[in-house]
Amino acid sequence: MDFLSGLELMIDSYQGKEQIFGVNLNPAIVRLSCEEGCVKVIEMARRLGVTADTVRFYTRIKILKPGKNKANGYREYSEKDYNRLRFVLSARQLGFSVEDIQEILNHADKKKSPCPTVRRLIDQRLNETEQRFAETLQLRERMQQAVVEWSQKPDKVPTGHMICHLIEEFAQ
Amino acid sequence: MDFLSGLELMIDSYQGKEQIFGVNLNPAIVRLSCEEGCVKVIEMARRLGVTADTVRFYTRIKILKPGKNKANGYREYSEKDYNRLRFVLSARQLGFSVEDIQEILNHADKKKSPCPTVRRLIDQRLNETEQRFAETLQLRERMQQAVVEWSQKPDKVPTGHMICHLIEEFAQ
DNA sequence: CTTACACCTGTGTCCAAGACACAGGCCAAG
DNA sequence: CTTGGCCTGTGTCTTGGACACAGGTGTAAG
Repeated sequence: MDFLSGLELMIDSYQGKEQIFGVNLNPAIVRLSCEEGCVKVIEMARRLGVTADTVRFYTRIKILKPGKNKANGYREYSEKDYNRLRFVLSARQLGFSVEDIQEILNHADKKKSPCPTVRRLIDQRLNETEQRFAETLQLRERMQQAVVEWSQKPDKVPTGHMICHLIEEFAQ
Repeated sequence: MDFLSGLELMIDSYQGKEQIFGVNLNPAIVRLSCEEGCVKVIEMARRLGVTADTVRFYTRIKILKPGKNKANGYREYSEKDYNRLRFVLSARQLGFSVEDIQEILNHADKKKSPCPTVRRLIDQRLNETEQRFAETLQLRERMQQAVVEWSQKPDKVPTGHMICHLIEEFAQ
């Protein structure tokens, strides 16, 4: 399981760290220091290659619901949080908005299939992406053309009715 | 001059309006009601095909500096404001940010050539646009591929370690 | 004259997805 | 004990306007 390999990785990095400082620590003891596979925000972030701020953000908007260490108030992320965050990141890669993801998770949390919602949402988002793509393509072409045209033109000082001739003569 | 043709247009529309209500108003009188070619926000917006909010926005951030009618506090946009706004809209079409445009206008207002700044800025913005273009292209391809793959797959109910198989099995 | 309505003002808030800041608490090493 | 790194919650910033709101103005109709 991915989370466990992440845990191993954490232990490895702890071991590596300890060896640097000349101490050998039993992995079982490391595991005990934070009972039953919990991790803190920075470790959670590292495991999935995002910043701690991203983990905090998803916690703030309640997509992640970590436990709380009564002693120090630190948040404890479980394997369930790990899976949720991994899911969130995959969904973001597919262009779903955070709100979409909340809707999808709401279905899943009620043990209902989120798939119809997912299919409906990706159609919408794909349309929007096609739109943005076309706009970005056009903008890019306009800009490229401007750079080319301007390379032939001199600089000019503004006049009463002309602020920058490059921009204003680039009529389209 | 474009502004004057806009003014004519305004007078025409006033005339049209008056005719609808069965009154004929002398254009000279209309012109006098708002001395020396000034216009109010909604008319300014209409002339350049944007919303009044857009004109108010550029006024708020001091790109436009209309005069003020002492009697009623209404803002009076001059031909200079019209030219500035037209310039701003052209520059926005070329991908310049509002901040870029402020920098460009600052140069022009000091009678210095804004062209070197314009050339420098468009290089930056074009790079960013190429970047965004590539990202949007990739996202679009991912999404299209997902839609195709998912059309062959059934809906499923979430399990303990799977929230939505469509998304989670779409590994990349 | 009043009423209705369209327009105007300045100011504040909202959008997305985090990034960054800040004040204050926790914890381990030297 | 101090230092430094990590943690907490909360607030603010980013873009380019869009929208809201409270209150003032202008004008045609009743």
